[in-house]
Amino acid sequence: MESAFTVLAEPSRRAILTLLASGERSVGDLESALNLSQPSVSKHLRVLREAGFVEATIDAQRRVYRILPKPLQEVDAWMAPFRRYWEVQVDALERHLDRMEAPTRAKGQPSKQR
Amino acid sequence: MESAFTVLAEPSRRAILTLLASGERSVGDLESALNLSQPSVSKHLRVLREAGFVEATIDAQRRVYRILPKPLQEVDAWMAPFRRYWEVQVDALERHLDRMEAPTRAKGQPSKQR
DNA sequence: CAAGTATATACGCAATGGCGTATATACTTG
DNA sequence: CAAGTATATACGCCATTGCGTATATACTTG
Repeated sequence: MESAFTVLAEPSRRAILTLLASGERSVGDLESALNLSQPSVSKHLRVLREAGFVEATIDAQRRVYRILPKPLQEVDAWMAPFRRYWEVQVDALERHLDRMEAPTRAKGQPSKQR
Repeated sequence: MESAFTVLAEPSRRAILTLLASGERSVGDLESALNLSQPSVSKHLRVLREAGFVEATIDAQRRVYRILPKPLQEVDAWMAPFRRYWEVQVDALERHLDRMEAPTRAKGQPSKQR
């Protein structure tokens, strides 16, 4: 069984989900919106389907896909412990997290390495 | 450059982040908490560091790692368009998703893309 | 400066996974 | 039932990536 995160790691699959976020789409719709072959789209949809991210209903030869909330909701839940790092009043919290410093960080790019 | 999602796809890296969510840890701390060889831990930390998830400060031979918010925050932002699928009233909404535009928004930030 | 401690890097291996081409399945219409 | 349309699956290829072992680097202490 695949982790929701593994499924989301793939850019095309995120693109599919983003497209579906605004409404149902058939495989063909997705195929032309993304720049992928039809089999690739179907394969990604299979992965998404088996992981519970989407479901399809049959309309003649078409399969119309739509979002299902659960796995994304689980991802959202996983993130909960981290939200305190950016959800305001962090100033106060930050000092007590474990006595970190680094209050002034420029907003530029994060460090590259070392 | 690695997507934040790609970085999070790895279970050990998520475990590292979860450990760090409650406070700083040295490499050795992480090594014994997870069940991994020290080099593996270091390698994961390198990936996390280069993607901006964590930073380290030097304490003698130790490297003490801690969470940085930005990439997780970006993931959080990516999820915004999907929240309406589970944030209540979805019953009514769901039927009309195709042409809806989410008239009421919660406190989130505007969606990003990419 | 040698020995010890803590972390990082190099390397080779095996598994995973994405892609496209070719083909199968399923449904519709004449 | 043949032809057309829409989607799914099979297959082979190549790149990526995670792991452990071995080794290098860096700092500390006697």
